[in-house]
Amino acid sequence: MYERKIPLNLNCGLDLIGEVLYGKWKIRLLWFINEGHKRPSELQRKISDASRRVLNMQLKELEQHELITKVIYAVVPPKVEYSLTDFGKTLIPIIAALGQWGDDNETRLRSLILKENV
Amino acid sequence: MYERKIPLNLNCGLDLIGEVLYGKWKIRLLWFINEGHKRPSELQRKISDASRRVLNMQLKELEQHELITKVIYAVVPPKVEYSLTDFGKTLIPIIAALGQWGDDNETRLRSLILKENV
DNA sequence: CTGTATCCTACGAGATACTG
DNA sequence: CAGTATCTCGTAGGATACAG
Repeated sequence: MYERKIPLNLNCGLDLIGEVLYGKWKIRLLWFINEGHKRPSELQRKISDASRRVLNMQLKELEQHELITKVIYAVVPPKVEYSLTDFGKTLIPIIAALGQWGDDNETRLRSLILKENV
Repeated sequence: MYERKIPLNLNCGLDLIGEVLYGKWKIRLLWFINEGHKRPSELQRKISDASRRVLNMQLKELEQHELITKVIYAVVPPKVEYSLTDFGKTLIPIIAALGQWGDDNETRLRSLILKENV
């Protein structure tokens, strides 16, 4: 993907998961795929701030990390679908917990974050 | 902190928590502080790859987000201690889950990650 | 509907050196 | 021991345009 010039150190589980989830949209991609939005165009619509290029890049990384699989249908027009692997599914509860925490503290977080961006 | 030129959008809980945890060392900082390593020099030793400057920046953000508090003791030599707020403590179970997942899949992750950095 | 190639910029983060 | 200032750079990710 990229040639790292900064060495990566993988001491603990936190480092490892950090490596796999690193990327602005990865968590959301996993989440939406889990919800059943499997096609690139759907994902793009859901995450409209990201460009197709970046989405594809991060999807490819998720694939390499064996969290999702990609199926290409030989039809016209082209059709592609992503799915979570069993391995990827084990991440869903954790992502759910993250989202839950954010939802639970929405008001507080919103004001804290906005306060800092004056 | 910085003047954002890229707009931030906070649609869901996932966005919100992402904003708060964004920063290369934040999760680890929270983790180590929770473990009882409260002083800057200790944290620096634990996270020896990060420079003091970056550590301080991220600690300050965590403070602004009310996840930690900072106590400065008026002694010589200077002494500073960070602690989790009650709010910050609510994140610990989630961070623990993240680390656990990483530990559980250590071998697999390690090979996946290394494979990609050839 | 897909994907990739090119170009470009914001910004997170490192290094160093200095003050209290 | 603690903190901040300055300078610098790598790179993730945005924009656009084209190709299967």
